[in-house]
Amino acid sequence: MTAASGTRHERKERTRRALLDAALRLLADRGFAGLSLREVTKQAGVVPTAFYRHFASMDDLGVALVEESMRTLRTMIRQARSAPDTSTGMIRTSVRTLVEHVRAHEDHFWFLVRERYGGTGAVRQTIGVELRLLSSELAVDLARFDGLRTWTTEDLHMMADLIVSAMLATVVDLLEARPRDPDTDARIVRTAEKKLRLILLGVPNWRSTED
Amino acid sequence: MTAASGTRHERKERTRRALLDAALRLLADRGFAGLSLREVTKQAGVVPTAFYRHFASMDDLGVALVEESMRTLRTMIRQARSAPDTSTGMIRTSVRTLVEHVRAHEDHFWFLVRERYGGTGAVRQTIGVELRLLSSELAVDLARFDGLRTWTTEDLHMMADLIVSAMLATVVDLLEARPRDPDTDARIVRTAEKKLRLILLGVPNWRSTED
DNA sequence: TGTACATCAGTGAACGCGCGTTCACTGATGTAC
DNA sequence: TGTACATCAGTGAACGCGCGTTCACTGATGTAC
Repeated sequence: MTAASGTRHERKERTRRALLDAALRLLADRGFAGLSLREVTKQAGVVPTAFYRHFASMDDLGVALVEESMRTLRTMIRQARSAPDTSTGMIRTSVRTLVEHVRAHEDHFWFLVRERYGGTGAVRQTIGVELRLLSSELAVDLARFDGLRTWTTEDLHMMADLIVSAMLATVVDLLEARPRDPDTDARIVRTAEKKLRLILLGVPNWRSTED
Repeated sequence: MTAASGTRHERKERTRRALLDAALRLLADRGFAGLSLREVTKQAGVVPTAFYRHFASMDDLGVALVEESMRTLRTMIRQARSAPDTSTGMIRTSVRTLVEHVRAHEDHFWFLVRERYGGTGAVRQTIGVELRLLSSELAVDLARFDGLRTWTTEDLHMMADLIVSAMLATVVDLLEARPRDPDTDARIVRTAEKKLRLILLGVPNWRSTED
């Protein structure tokens, strides 16, 4: 180890961070399953065996990445929830918040999108649970809106799921956007807003069990 | 090779099939990236080197699986397109067709869902292109409906995307359904129908550029 | 403040293992006469 | 129909490689006195 500043504890933390960042960098073109411990340590600039000072296994590192990415996601949600109460205002600021956060943490969102279905074991399961939680919270939020106060919880959950699906598709659009320029982003934003608007426009005409 | 019936050509075809089926079986609990050539041949009951008589590489087998799964998907779409013209009738038969096909080919749908984002290279790209094509076809279909005849192509594409997202979420619900019983399926069907209904209910209130 | 000892993050050699791929082969099936 | 030769799907040994994990180690940092 060459000269480096800080206490032993601080240095250890910095290596841990380097391992997580190395993994995220490598995850840009691979799924988590395609990552090897040796590759991650090489990218982080430490010897393979040093890995075990920080994580018990690659799965353990995977869980740490899920938690970190989820923190990013939750920060975004919290900010989006403090949006204005009018439906157009809510749509605008929510979508804007989404784009902002995705662009600021593309690595985290790539990881979540990839491992939501592609992953195996603890990683995939944790993401699934967290997304369902997110959808439930959204359902509670929706219940406060005019025209939705009388809806059944089942219907509110259905609508929340639909919104989450649409926003997830928007996240993917943002991550896959080519070319990377403001025009492309603007087009994606406009489409995302339209999707939300179309969903909300259905609300006044809704009857729970017409068949 | 033990005794087996058929011409040399037929036997070769049967081994090829065995390799594809072996891969699909193994893909039930792993992503395609987690599959090894040796595992697939072992599962198929042939020696590793025999693989090369059928595929140039694992990627080549992956492309074959995409094509096969896409054939299943397209068969489903074609059947769903021949649905009645009333919106409730269309919703009912489309969702029913979806459930039927997903249940009949869970392996194909798992593969598509997993590799859509989780995959790398040719496999992921092919699926992306095909899904975009599917969405475009749906947009053309939508243009024939009352109340959508006057919509811009951009808006029709937006709506088609929204519907595809919602149906993809339904596919995932079906694949992850626990417990596996008719009640669970019925609940998923009901939710899927409601999502489509909510989207369609927004149509009469739609204005392309209100802001 | 100075010294003696404990801690522990990171090192480097070594291991056994499953991997993809090569190669020369075998023997049943197909084809030409 | 019978024979002689060609084809080729599947075999089995062998290779070099990157993998995860073990172990004894080093030497800077931390702690007790």
